[in-house]
Amino acid sequence: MPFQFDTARPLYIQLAELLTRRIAAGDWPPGARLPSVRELAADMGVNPNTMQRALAELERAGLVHAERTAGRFVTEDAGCIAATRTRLAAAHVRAFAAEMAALGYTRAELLAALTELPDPIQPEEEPHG
Amino acid sequence: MPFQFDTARPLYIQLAELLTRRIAAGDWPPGARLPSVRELAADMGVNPNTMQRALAELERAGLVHAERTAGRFVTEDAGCIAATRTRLAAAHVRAFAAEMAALGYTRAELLAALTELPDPIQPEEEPHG
Amino acid sequence: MPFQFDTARPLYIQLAELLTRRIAAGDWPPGARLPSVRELAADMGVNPNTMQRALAELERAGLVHAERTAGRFVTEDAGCIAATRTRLAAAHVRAFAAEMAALGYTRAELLAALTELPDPIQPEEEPHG
Amino acid sequence: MPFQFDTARPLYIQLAELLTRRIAAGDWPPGARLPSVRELAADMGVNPNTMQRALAELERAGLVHAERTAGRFVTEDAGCIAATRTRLAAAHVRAFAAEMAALGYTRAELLAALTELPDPIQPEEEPHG
DNA sequence: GTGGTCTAGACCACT
DNA sequence: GTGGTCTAGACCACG
Repeated sequence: MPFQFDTARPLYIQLAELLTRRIAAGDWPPGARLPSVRELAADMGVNPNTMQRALAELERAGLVHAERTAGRFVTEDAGCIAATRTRLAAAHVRAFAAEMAALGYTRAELLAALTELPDPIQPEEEPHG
Repeated sequence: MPFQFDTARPLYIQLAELLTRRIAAGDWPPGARLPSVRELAADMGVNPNTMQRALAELERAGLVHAERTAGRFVTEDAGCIAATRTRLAAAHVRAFAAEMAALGYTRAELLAALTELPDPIQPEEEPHG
Repeated sequence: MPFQFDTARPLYIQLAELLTRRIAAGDWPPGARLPSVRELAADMGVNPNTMQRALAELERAGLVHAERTAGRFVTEDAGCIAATRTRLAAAHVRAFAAEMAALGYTRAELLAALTELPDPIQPEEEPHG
Repeated sequence: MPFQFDTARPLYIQLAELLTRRIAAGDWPPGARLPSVRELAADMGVNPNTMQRALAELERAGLVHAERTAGRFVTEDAGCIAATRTRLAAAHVRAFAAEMAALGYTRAELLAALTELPDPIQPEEEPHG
């Protein structure tokens, strides 16, 4: 197949990714209690079941663990979190480098562009054409 | 809304983006004749109507123009192509910088990671998160 | 119904089974005085009423008898205890044989597996499936 | 805690175990197509979603794989199936040996009891007292 | 209140 | 028709 379509990924996967990113970023430090399933679901405007499924993914990955009645907690294993952060960063780096290379940018230009960047960064929607 | 879901974008938009990227990358140089709609559609495994719509987007953006019977041609305006390339690159740079900043990477670490990267880049499956 | 779910059985039944097993195993020899209902209930972390009901089951089965003020005693009828032990063992044997047969094990393989087993047996978490 | 209650395990786990057992037993040979989710769900009298979840467990274990529109298939990896069968059998053997040891049976008696067993085995409900 | 399970019913993409 | 996802709403055990 010469071209792969962007099919929308499952919502629970996107939620799992978002939560993973936030834990990797330190939004919730190791050992911290996460908001309840219902709370997170309400915050994101999704069904609690969907959020539960997303959190089950994090649990499978060892990033969080559930205490029956007390809630869910970020793992105390800082190494696991650090590894996740590194993994995510590496993926971004590779993807970015690949995209820029496809546009014919050399590594030097790429570094220059990043150096010129203002430090407080706000997102911009991706133009398509 | 505190979180925006990835919704699958229309196919013709995805195709337009792909073609734009290829023109910006120089796959088809300024003034070059593009393959026919049918040919492109067949290559991508897509309905010719969809490909037609994608190409209409490129025309709207001024990147290609149709000559009645001779086919479609990439614009001769190298500045327009260069601007497109710069615009795409800038968007990638900003997005990348924002993602890395969210993970707590400083600009220095970011530059270091890119410097360490091997030059021929091969894709890697996106890890979860 | 082609498949019967494991439904959690009443607690007093589970306790009765446990006590029966212990008497059959000789933990309390024939004629021995059982700990008081309160004591047993405390040991198992169970409401004394529930334990009372469990013991009533043992009385019904003739394995223990209550002496008005002196407490409950294991039956002196060694034959009854032996029969219980035999009955439990037979049930285990049949169930085990059936499970192994369902997995396609011949009696010879089954005997081989048991022969290879180390004699002091420590429990192992039940693997999935 | 000196005594662990039988809490009914989740239905989807029980279903996963049953299906695993059937695959290990060769009811569905390697590469065979499983009945559809809806069919299996109807057969067992459960909700299709519950059955789906059970099958997802088998998928995680590598015992089956889903072909988008064609159905689910047992893995072709006979080694994986054999390993599962061995694992299940070992668990049964250990549990059986432990139960019999608790009743004071020696290995010799245990082997004798199994040797005496009739070959076509039908199950018998476990008596409790 | 917490996490967890189950059901019912809908919708989607793919062939 | 297939697998897969999502929602809505219920129920449970545990404190």
